Amino acid sequence: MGASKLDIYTPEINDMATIAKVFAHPARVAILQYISKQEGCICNDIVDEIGLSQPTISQHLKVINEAGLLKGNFVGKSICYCLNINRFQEFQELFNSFFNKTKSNCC
Amino acid sequence: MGASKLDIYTPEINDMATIAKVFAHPARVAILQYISKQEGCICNDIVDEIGLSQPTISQHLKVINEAGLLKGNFVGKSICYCLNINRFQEFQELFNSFFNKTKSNCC
DNA sequence: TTTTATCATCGTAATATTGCAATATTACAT
DNA sequence: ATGTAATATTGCAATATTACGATGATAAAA
Repeated sequence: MGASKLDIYTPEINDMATIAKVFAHPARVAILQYISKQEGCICNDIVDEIGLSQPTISQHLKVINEAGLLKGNFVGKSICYCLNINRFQEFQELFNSFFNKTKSNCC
Repeated sequence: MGASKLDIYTPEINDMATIAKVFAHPARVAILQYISKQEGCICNDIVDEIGLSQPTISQHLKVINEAGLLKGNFVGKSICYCLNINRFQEFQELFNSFFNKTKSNCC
């Protein structure tokens, strides 16, 4: 096949995988890191910074946005992309919860 | 294309993405969770538990193993797969470091 | 109004991932 | 040695992802 069998897992497991996917591409990690460094941010800045084409960056931003990690303020013709800190924090807590639950004594 | 341009990112960013990829598939999340629940664990148990074929599970285990997250003790003809807690802890710390660095004031 | 700048979407090619059947390998028991 | 159980590898089909050029949409500027 090629498609993941999502229906055989618990929602928690699927959520974890979905969240991890956001960070599973270096461009998205780089974008998140870059946005966080700026006061505000414009998509074209990201294009210059990362070195991928504008459509590709836009596509990655869409993935990040669909995960709820962005807040976009429209400023004229540009868009000021910002990190949604609350959601980001939520992700961190989910990760830590998973890590802490999974760590256990074994062998 | 279809291939990620790995050479344009810092090693830290690529590492982060590589680690996240391990958790970016629900089967692997489920496998990790299951292994951590057992005292030890045998591949065939995982096959029964998760509901994917033996080759598919074996393939996912390989990905997890290549990330350094497994310790395998051969027990007779079976393999006792165990979580490499140290490495797992290391992953957690890397994630937290990334999250903490990225959280910043914006907009 | 026309131009220009910025960002999104569409279409498409290249590559990666997922999943399984078939087969190979490994280790033990007989 | 032979058989058997457990796991790994291979090969392949289906699907997903990545990347970019071309094209749209929108809003400020000229």
